[in-house]
Amino acid sequence: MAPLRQSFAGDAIAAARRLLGMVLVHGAHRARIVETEAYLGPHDLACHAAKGRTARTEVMFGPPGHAYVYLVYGMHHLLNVVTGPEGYPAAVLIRAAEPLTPNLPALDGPGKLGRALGIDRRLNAVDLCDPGSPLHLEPRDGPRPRIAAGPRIGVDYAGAWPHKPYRFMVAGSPHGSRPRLC
DNA sequence: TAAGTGATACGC
DNA sequence: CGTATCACTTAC
Repeated sequence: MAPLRQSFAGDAIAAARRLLGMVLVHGAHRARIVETEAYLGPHDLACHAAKGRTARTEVMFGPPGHAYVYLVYGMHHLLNVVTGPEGYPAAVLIRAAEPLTPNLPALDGPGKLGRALGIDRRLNAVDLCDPGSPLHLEPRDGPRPRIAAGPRIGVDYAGAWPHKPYRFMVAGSPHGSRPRLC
């Protein structure tokens, strides 16, 4: 398996950490990922896959390294990277990124990132490991960033799960999302 | 602190 | 069918 896809073939926590520092490319837009959240699988009550295999969650059951894009609150498109072995539904939410191209506003929240980069559900299921995809990832070029962890955001409905430290950030980055709980 | 927005999942 | 809920953001 190609090295980039291999980064996502393990569990969502490992993938969430490896995604930090990678560059997200959509057309002319480029942004460096600085904050991610892991959604571990069917047993994770905060993970959409806990609801079972549905039309929406179908892509999470597919191969790793593909996009899972969905609409929340009727207006925000959120981008996730499918992780885990094929058939095991898990994903990593991209929460914030550092703008690398001119004319990009702050990408300090998953909804703002989706809107600024022009991401919507038409990109659901695209292969993020294929440089030919309109939306794809580039491997991290620099050194491995120092990583900070904290609780996930916006999933208080999921019992004890929200308190687990499955949210990962590039330590000290000024480009993270607003609820800065660390 | 609350509204906005529409897909989704689930109950009937 | 109806309707409750939502991995968020922005304006009061």
